[in-house]
Amino acid sequence: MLSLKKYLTEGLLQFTILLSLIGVRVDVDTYLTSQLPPLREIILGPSSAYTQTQFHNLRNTLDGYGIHPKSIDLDNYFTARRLLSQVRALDRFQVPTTEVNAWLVHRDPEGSVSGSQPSSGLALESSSGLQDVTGPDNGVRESETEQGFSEDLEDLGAVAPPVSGDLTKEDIDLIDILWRQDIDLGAGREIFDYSHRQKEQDVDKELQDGVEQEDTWPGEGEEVLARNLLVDGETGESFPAQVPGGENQTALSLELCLRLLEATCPFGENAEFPADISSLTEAVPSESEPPGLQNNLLSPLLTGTESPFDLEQQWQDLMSIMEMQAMEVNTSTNEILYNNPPGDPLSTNYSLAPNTPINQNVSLHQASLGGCSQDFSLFSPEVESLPVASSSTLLPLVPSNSTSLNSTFGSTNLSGLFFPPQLNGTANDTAGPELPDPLGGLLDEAMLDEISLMDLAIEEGFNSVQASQLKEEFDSDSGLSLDSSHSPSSLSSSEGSSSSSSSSSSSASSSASSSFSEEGAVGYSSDSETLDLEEVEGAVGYQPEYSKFCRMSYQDPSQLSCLPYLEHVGHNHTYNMAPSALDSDKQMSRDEHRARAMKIPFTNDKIINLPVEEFNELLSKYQLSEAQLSLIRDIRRRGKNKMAAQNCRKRKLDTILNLKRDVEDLQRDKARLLREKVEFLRSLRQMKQKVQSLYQEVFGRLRDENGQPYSPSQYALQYAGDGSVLLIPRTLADQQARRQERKPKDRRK
DNA sequence: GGCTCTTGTCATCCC
DNA sequence: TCGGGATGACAAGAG
Repeated sequence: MLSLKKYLTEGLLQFTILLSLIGVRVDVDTYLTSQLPPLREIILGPSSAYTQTQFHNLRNTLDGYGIHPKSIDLDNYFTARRLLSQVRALDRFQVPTTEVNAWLVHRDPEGSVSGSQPSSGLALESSSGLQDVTGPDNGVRESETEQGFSEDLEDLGAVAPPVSGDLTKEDIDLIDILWRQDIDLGAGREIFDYSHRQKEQDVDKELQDGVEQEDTWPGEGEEVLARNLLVDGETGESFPAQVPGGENQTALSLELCLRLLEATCPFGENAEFPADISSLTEAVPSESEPPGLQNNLLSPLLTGTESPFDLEQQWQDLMSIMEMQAMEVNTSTNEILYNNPPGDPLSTNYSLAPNTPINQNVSLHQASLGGCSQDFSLFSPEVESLPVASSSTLLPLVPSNSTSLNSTFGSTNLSGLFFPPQLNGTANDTAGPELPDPLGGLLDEAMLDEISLMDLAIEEGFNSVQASQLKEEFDSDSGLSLDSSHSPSSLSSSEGSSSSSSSSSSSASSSASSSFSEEGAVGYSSDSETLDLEEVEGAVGYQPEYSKFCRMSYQDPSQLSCLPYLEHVGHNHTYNMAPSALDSDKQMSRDEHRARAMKIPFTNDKIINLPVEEFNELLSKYQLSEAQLSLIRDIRRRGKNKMAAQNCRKRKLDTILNLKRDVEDLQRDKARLLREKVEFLRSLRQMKQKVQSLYQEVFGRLRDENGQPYSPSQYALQYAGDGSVLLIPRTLADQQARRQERKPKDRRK
């Protein structure tokens, strides 16, 4: 098996060399996506997949690559790596991951470079590793034994568990081959050799030792090796660049290709070598180049393949959300106002280049350039969990209504991040000086007007919340300052009676009141059952307890006679007397006492409520003295005046409530009109912007007979009534403009 | 005892 | 002119 693979490897190696020489790209990683882990992972060997995932350190472990090919948790690892790549995409521009890559794999043939730790799990101390790579004098220390190395691993918690016994023989063979190849490149077997390696690999190890003596670079000092670490941009593997002579460089490239082909058995027809790999030979720096430069050269190979796309994808998601919400006008105005060529949407909208329109906003500039670790991280969680979280988070940025614009945009810089200055209402009004306005003072009036409206709205306390509260209060009829529930009449009844009270009460001799007067009550209104009850109460002066009972049981004045005590009251015509206290003179009114004292032969109820004709007829039936007649007339007058006073008070109460309701209605109308005005002003401003941009575009395209553009100071475009546009001298345009201004003034006069 | 609210009453106006 | 409704003002009672 080993010999077969070796044979295939050599053949494939030669074939790969030929392909690379003729410039054919061989993207070996594409063949590994479905079944095998990425090539880098295969080559890099064991990783933190065996260990507890430490995402804060995965950043330093070759983009998270480095999982052992025999990891039984590859799915989890890939998931974690995908999420990690999304997170890392947020600050991709600041993290030179290739430095870490160079530090992880390479190892001195004698294993003397302690920093060159074999697994990605060793990158847990990557912070120092980063410095070691860039610093030529660092990272080299006394060699350690494997035992000590393993102890370090254990201390770091990054030691992979013993290789489980469920590994197949093919897996082991593959790993051994890879080990050998790493040894060929200068990475000793001890890089991957955990003390728990299976015993059955001892033979292979001996073989490998033999190869190691032949193929490893001669030890020329750890320092030199450290200076010449070269990172494979595709695999992330590092290997010494210090190869004497160009032949060694070629050999180095061949070794790399060998490892690539080892993992790339299926060779496609359209296979092509990645440019970064094929150019590795050229990318091998000379000894005079500092290591940092190497990293700079190679880092784009790693960062440019995946993470920028991810970041662009994040921006696409963000912008798509914004477009769905409110950005229809945004795109047009962006292109017009900033003369942005309609090109690649990525470069137009999502790029972080400072010249793009979105970066003309100060907030975005700060977020994208000045503070990847600060401002940008503010919404990184949203980006990570797109699109749901981002949409929910960004929703407040959308002006749901005009009143919320001010607070929303004024409180966060994110508004400036996603809204162009033209639409970013108040926030950009205050941030004007930093951004030159291409339209000049075109919108000053509208903007000032809007600001004044906003201030007015704030001063008068109109906002959506208050309006809704007012609406709730009004709709529920519970927002009355007066406790109508304790009033003898409910609000509804009082409202309903407000219009009819005058007619009913004014026509005291009407049929309604007269018919009911027989029962001893004259109503404030006869068309409401509650008021009917009220009439009874008012007429007979019931006590509150009695009124409550009547309110529950009594619904029709005609039923009053059905109640024995009410019947008694009706016939008794007592005034302000409760049925339960009929025996007591304490509950009788003064007029009742007077009537009794004067021996009036009929009840006060009849005295009060009988129509004047019947009342006169009644009086004529009895021979009454002048004192009695005077008392009867006073009782009738006071009784009627009493009910009139009650009606009057009810009407007064109704009037107050109606006025209160009217005020609320007017306040709502005013708030609504205010919002509409703000909307109209915003629409007008956008229209002006469009017109202005079109004007400039048309004017800028005009050329005179000499092909020269017209001077804006000398010429102007005039819109004719028929829709045509004329080029006229500026002086003439100014004159016409003045005439237009005079016309409204004359009309006002 | 003072305050508030309710209710009754008076005076007045008006229809 | 009278009856009666409307209403402001006042007073008494209750809480």
